Amino acid sequence: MSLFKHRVIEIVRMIPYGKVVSYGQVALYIGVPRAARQVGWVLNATEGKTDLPWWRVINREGRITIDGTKFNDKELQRKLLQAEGITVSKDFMVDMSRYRFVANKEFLEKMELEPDYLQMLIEKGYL
DNA sequence: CCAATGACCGTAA
DNA sequence: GTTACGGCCATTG
Repeated sequence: MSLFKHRVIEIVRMIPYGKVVSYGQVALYIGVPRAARQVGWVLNATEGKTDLPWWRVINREGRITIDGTKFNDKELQRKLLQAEGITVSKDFMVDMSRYRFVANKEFLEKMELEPDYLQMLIEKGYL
């Protein structure tokens, strides 16, 4: 397994119950700011594993964007989110201002990020 | 090695 | 609020 994949899984596993993050956010947290699509790729490859809370990752607008993969689909994702007490609208929207998880420095310790980079995250409101 | 793919994002108008 | 576009980069063929 690549380092990239390993880190994506590590971060996603740490998202708290009842909270969500965006694909881009995960990319930021693993230190590869523009790899949002690859984050989606990794999750796509999870293929129904339930030990990884893939359903807590949605897009920047707060929308569920998966489109009928083999094992997972929108309805399942909505169901899993609602089971955690998250409100999901009929058009698959989640209120990000209410449910978005924002990391702290301790959370990102394992990622070994540069101080400048951490400062950038703070300025952008992701830390 | 090169080209294509994609559960995305930031910016501009 | 909207749409459009270019960039992104791990992975696959």
